[in-house]
Order: sequence, then C-alpha cells, then structure tokens
Amino acid sequence: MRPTTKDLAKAAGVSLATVDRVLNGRPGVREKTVKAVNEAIERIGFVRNLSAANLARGRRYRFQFLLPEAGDDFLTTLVERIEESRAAFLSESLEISMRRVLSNDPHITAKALARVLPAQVDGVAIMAPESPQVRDATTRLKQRGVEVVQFITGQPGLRPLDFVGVDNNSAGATAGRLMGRFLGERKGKILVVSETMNSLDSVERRLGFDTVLTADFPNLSALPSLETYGDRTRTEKVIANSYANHPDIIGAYLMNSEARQPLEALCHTSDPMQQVIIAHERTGYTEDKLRVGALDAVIAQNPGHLVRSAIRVLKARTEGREPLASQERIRIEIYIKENLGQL
Amino acid sequence: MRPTTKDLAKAAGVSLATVDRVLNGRPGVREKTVKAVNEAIERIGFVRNLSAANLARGRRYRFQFLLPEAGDDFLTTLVERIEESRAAFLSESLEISMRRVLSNDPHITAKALARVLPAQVDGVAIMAPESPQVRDATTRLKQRGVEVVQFITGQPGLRPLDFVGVDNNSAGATAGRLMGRFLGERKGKILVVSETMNSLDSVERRLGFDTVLTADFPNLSALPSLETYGDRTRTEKVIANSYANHPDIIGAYLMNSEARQPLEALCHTSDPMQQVIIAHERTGYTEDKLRVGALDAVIAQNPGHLVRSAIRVLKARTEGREPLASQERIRIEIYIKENLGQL
DNA sequence: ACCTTGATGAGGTACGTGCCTCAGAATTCG
DNA sequence: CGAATTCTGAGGCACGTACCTCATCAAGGT
Repeated sequence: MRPTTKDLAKAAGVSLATVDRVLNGRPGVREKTVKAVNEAIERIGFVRNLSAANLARGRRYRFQFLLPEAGDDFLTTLVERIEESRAAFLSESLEISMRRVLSNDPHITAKALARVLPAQVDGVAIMAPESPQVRDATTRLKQRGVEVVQFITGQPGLRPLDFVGVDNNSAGATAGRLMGRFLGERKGKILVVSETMNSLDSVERRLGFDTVLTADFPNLSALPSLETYGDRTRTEKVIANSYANHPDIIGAYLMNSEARQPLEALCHTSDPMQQVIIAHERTGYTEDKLRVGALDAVIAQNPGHLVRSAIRVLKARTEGREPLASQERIRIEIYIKENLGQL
Repeated sequence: MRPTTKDLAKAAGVSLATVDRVLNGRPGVREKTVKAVNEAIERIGFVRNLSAANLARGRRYRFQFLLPEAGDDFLTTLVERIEESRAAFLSESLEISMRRVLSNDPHITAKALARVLPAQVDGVAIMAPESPQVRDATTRLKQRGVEVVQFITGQPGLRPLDFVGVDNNSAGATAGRLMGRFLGERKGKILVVSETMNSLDSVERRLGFDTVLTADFPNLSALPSLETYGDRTRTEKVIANSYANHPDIIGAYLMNSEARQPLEALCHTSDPMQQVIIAHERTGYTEDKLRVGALDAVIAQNPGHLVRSAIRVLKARTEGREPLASQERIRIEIYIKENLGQL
C-alpha cells in the first residue's frame, strides 16, 4: 500500500494539519518542523495523490485559446486538436475553450484581449503576431490576474512571458540545411515565399535559412522574400514574375503555414519535380504533395503537442508552479515521403 | 458547475445505483433504463470524473518493462524515461517497474517470461527479438492473465498482440531516401552495418532501405549487411575489410541502435566527412556526431513516447478497453544538426 | 504576570465516484 | 394466483486530500 498523508503525519510525528500546511506551502509551521516532515516524505516514500488532491480542492481551471479568424489548413488541424483536448482534459478538471477573434490588425486583437475577463477565464493562449498594442493588452491582461502564454507565434525569451512553439530560427535553418543537401552540387537561386515579413516568425525563419545557406552552400542564393499577404491573385502574380525574372530558380522555401496557394501558383509557372521545394506544417495537403513528390520535405510542429503544452504551462502558472521548460520544448519535425506513417 | 452522478440520476429519473450500473456496464439494468440514462448523459453533458473514479476504485495497476541486459546508449535513455514515468504515473495509480533480464538467447528470455507472476504484475512490455520460444512463453503469459505488449522490437500486426514501436520498414525507407537525396548525383557503394540480421527489425529496415535505393537511386548500390554481433574487435575488422575491398564507398547506414562502435571503427579507416552517414536513435553520442558533422542524419523514435505509449496500451488492455491505435502510432523522427534543439 | 502571537494538534466536512447491502417493486414462471 | 426471479432504489462507507474551526501551548513583549 502506498503511504497516505495519515502515514506521513505519523512518521513525521506531527498532525495531519501540519502535514497539510507543509505540503501546500502554507504558513504557520516552524522551519524545523518543515524539515522533519520533508525528511519523513523521503523516508517513507510518500507520493501525493494528485487525483485526490484535485478532487478535494474541487478547482476547475478555465483556459482559452485565442486564434486568428483566418483559417489555413494548419489552423484547422490546430482547432481539431483543441477540440480533442477539450474532451480529454475535462476529466482533469480543466475546461478548455476556444475563440477565433484575432485578426491581423493589432488594434482589433488588443480589443479582443481587453474583453477577456478574469472571472470567466484563468488563462489564455494567444496566437497573434507581436505588436506594441498586443504587448500592452497582454500586460494589462496579466495584471488583471489572467495567465498568458504566447502560442506558436511570438518571441521566445524576449519577454517575461511563456512561449509555446518552435524556435523559428532553427526551423528556418533546418529548411536551409535540407535545401542545400537535397540540391547537392546544383547551382542556382532559391525562391522564398512568405505571407508577410512583418511577423517576427517569418523574419526568424528567413534568418535561420539564410545563415545556413550562406555558410555552407555558396552554390545557392536565396531571392528576397516574396510576400503574398494571403491573397491568391497576388500570390500568382509575384511568383510568376519571379520565375520570369530568374530562369535559374532550382528550389523554393514556402515559409508560412499555408502552403497551398504558393505551391499551386508555383506549379502554374514551373515544374515542381525539377526543383527542391520545402514547406511548413503537416496537413492533408502537404502530405499529399509529399507523397506525389511535389514537395521534398516539410518542416513541422506537432499541433497536438502544441496544444497540450500550452495547457500544461497555463496550468502550472495558475497553480503558481514553474513549468518544466525541458518538457515543453516543441520539436522541429522533418517529414519526407517515407516517414509520414500510414494513412 | 459540472453535472455529477447525482445530477445524472435525477435527470434520468433513476437512482444513483442504476447510474453506476450503467456507467460501468454492470448487469441488472433493463435495456430501456440504460437508454434513458444514456440520453440523460447526452442531455446534461455529463462527463465522468476520472480522478474521483480512480480514487474510489483504489485500483493499482502494476506494469513491468522487461529489457535486455546489454546496454547501448539508446537502452540507457530508455531506462531513464522509464524511471521518469515511474514517478509520473504513480499519481495515476500505476506502478511501473523494470527488469533487465532478457538476453539474446531465446531460451533464457522465455524462462524469464515464465517467471512473471500474475499476482505481482498486471502487464508487461517485452523488448526481445522474435523467436518461437519467446512467442510460446508470451502466449502462456497471456493465458495466465497478464497483458503483454511487444516493445520496440517485434512484428506489428502479425500476431494478435499489441506492438509499440516504429514501422521498421518505413524507418529503413526513410534512411534510404535521405541517403539518396544527400548523395545527389554521386555514384558509389553504401556500407550497411547491423548488429545481427537475425532479428526481424534489421531485416525490415534493410528491406525498406533497399526498396527505396533500387527504385529511385540507381547510382547507389548497397553492400551486403555487415554483422557486428556487438563485438568491438569484430566490428573493427569487418568494417576495415569492407573499405579495403570497396574503395568507392560513399555512404554508410548504421542500422542498429548502437552507433558508437561502428562509427568509431569507420572513422579509423576512412573519413566520415567525405561520406553520408546515417544512424539510428537520438543519444548523446549521435547528437554530438550530428553537431560536428560526422553523422548526416539520425532516424529516431522518441523513448519517452515509446514508454508512455506502452503504458497506455497496457492500461487499456487491463481495463478491457481497445487502445486508440491512431494515438499510439510512434513517429519516425528525422534529426539533422539544425533541429536538435538547444542544450 | 498578563496579553499577543505563532506553532501546532484534533477533528470534522467535502469532493465525485465505486461498490456494497438491503429492501421493495416489477416481471416471469409454473 | 402465488412463488421465484429479476430489476431497481435508498443509503452508506470508502478512497486520499483540502480546508476549515477550535483548542492548546510556548515564547516574547510590555
């Protein structure tokens, strides 16, 4: 039988009340007594029963994901994972909700953040590009007692705010390395397509990509980033232009999570099989394109991990704990045709 | 407030006892009543509180990992993950233990399996190569009421037994594709090193590797698999021989989870930087070698995921549930220098 | 010596569910 | 129709912890 608090109290020679105070870090216990209890914990191998604790506490944490309105394939799978987590975490007394209110306009985003009430939500995971307005709104939100994590997009380490997502610099570098290795000795230009270079994520990916290319692959030169602004017509136009101006393009790096539009545009003016094309995020679309060979590699972050990690971080913060940084590091995944797995 | 069983009983117009019988699929309830309760569950959105249920049930499942004695780096990190899980799952009423008793001799393995007692263990995760003896011992173990999963090594889908690990055919194919792409137009031979080709895993990896190479990279030809039998001297000898006999070796595929010995042997007789070398499993050693460029890519399976997945499967089986196959699929990870992550 | 304060003990209730018993109601069978 | 059988309800204890109140005791200040 596992030792309980009662056993612990007996072993430490104190009462249940004192054990409780020590375990929950409440005041009113002498330093010496605290030490005695902790020693007893070690000695008898006491392990707190979290189920019982949560049950007794009867606390319910309510966390909310704030996502952009616009929806590419990646965002769609992200939403699915959140829905799944909602069900899974319900039995752990966590109520996960989701609101798709954020837009690219920082003012609107800030307004949405201002409407988040501490009475309704204990923590939020925000997926919105960095901007002064959003930063201020976030700070005010924290002051009102709501925990906040930056989700997928944001700047890790720069602010005293948790970040859940990949290191975009490394992600870009990974893409760069694969591009270089896959192209081998071939000489030519690399097309780089982004939705916008106004977001920190894009800048970092680009930086990582360029760093590797210039350091190790002098045979390749990356063109200036094309910005699509998420507009189909514009995408078609700028990509067609690039191929017209640079007949020696031998590869393309599609930086944003929506690969469909740029890849389709690219196919309209050139042959993807003759080039090395690397995109981001694993979706049904990118899987298909990997399988048929139109894409050569996909750099991805696992949506399920992202969601669960954000929830764990929010929970830790709400309970006043420090999240386990090592466990919450999101891996940069590489997919090629062969390791997609069945189905 | 979330509805409880009490609310559910009221909503369904039955007593708590009946609700309990329906929820736990116990007999003694009319079909009509069952339906009424289920409808009420839907209607009021009842979600079972697993914490409370586990607490009340007070059940403890005891699962055991049976691992080989011999210890390469991968096995070491695996052991670490099991230790971690032990602590983490304790609060979920799961007692995880570990025994390192299995050897390469199927008779000894079978004997070890025979010594597993249902009174002491509810389920075991076995990491041992396929063999008739092991198969029989496993079958008898199941008959004695102990749940069994094949762990990392084994044959997925072939037997009515759960398997937790990667699809080795795909893993080999992944290695093959990367080898081919990294080598580009270069012509030459590929060294293939395995601990032994007697295990199904090695055979499958080799098969997947060859399939890709012959289909898509006619410029490359893979040499017959070298078997090291885990012996340092032998490893040095066979590898030196190969390089002597085949001066046109331009790449190497190190198939087993212990990359150190073959890679060191390889470095003694040739320059790893002039070749494309792909190994398996992410360990401190392979990370180092990726960073310095001696390794070009590593195909890996996540030890933490493996352990947790095996535990989840065992738990599901013990409770008479079907494990969620989709969730327990282990990904084939690809690592290069850039996506190793900090640390 | 009196009062305040802090450190504990003792004991209770509550959390939501599992699981048991007992009694009564409904159904089936002879 | 009565007996046997099968359902169902009521109620209670248990699980391990949180959290509350009240009482006690010692140390320190005035």
